[in-house]
Amino acid sequence: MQYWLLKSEPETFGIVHLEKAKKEPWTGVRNFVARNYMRDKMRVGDLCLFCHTGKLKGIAGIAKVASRAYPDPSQFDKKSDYYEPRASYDKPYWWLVDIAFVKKFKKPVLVGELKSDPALSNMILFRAPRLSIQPVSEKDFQHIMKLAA
DNA sequence: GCCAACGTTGGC
DNA sequence: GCCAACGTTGGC
Repeated sequence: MQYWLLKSEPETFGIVHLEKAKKEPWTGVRNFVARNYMRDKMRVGDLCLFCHTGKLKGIAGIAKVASRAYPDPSQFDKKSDYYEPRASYDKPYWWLVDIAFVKKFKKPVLVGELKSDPALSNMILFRAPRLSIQPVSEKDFQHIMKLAA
């Protein structure tokens, strides 16, 4: 079992959207590192910190991986912003997993809080703030769960 | 709001 | 295959 952090713009698709949808294909990821994590490393049941971006950047809740990786359908859609001319059905270029809602924190744990916490100094988020999918250690995950409680 | 850093694309 | 150019993100 592995832990992850997923970033998402709350205006576009925040924790409340996921709560309503219950399950959502994590479409539109166009970064190779993030793609490889989904395609090669994510397993059903892995837990994810759901991180809102923007001004109130913070962990808004918990989600879980709900499928193994499959080709992101938007890469085949010519009308989509995510269309990928290099992709074919035989050789997909971009992959995704389904993400399911687990819980919404009463109050988000702001990234500023995480940054000032010495226990979390090793988080990848601080070294790679732009990476939209990244692994989180079990220790850091549990620590953040406590901060949210 | 500016700008540095990063990831990706495309020209050679 | 390298690297310059570009677009985007996020820190300050």
